[in-house]
Amino acid sequence: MKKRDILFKVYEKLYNMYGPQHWWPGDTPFEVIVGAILTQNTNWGNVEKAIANLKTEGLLSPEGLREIHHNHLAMLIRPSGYFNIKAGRLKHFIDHLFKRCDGSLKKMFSKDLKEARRELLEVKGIGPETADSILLYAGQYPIFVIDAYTVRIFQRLGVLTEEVTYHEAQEIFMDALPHDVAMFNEYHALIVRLGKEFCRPLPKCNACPLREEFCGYCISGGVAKSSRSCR
DNA sequence: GACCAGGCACATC
DNA sequence: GATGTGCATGGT
Repeated sequence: MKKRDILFKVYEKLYNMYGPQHWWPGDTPFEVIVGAILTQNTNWGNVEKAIANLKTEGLLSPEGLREIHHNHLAMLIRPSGYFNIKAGRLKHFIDHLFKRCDGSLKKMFSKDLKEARRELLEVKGIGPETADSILLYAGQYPIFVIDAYTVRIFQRLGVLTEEVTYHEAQEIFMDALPHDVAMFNEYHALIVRLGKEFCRPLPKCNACPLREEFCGYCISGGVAKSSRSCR
């Protein structure tokens, strides 16, 4: 099966299995951005607690996070882990937002995709995945987010190599799929949904729903029913 | 107790 | 440039 066909078929199968995921889980673009930073290498449930703390204190806004002291911010986001690091990262983003866009997300997202992405990547603590999550889910730009699940699943399906870089993986998805915000939104969310359930870092064979159909590869990393071994 | 979670920056070789 | 390590909480 061609890689391009696999990418389409996986999407179709996941959508039929799980339906729309209604991502990103957040009420406003600003909340999406804060969530994107807080969820770095962190379980989403912990992020929700941190965001709830910010909401309770009425600080979930550019102005709120600009005024709050680093230590107070770190305390509030403590449940999301790496709280000192992430407090700094939120502060760096806020500094950038006020310096470059007058504190206005509208202004930030009125730039073209390349420019907005380049500027986000200049912010210390915002790497490619966080930048792309912000662009897609807060800014509604057509860009495909690559995360650990995406890499792991599609390596095990034989679509991505072991050594693939973020940019290369992104190119493969974006060359194959239509540049459609709604589809990119849904596809990434579905990948996370599938990954959480079936695709652990260490092989642990449970009956992953994509085996059989895709050359016998098994995203759980265990041995598929057909004789071909999993990656 | 081990493993894992929707990464990133930095030191070291 | 590639490889390793620190950052940290909370759920299973």
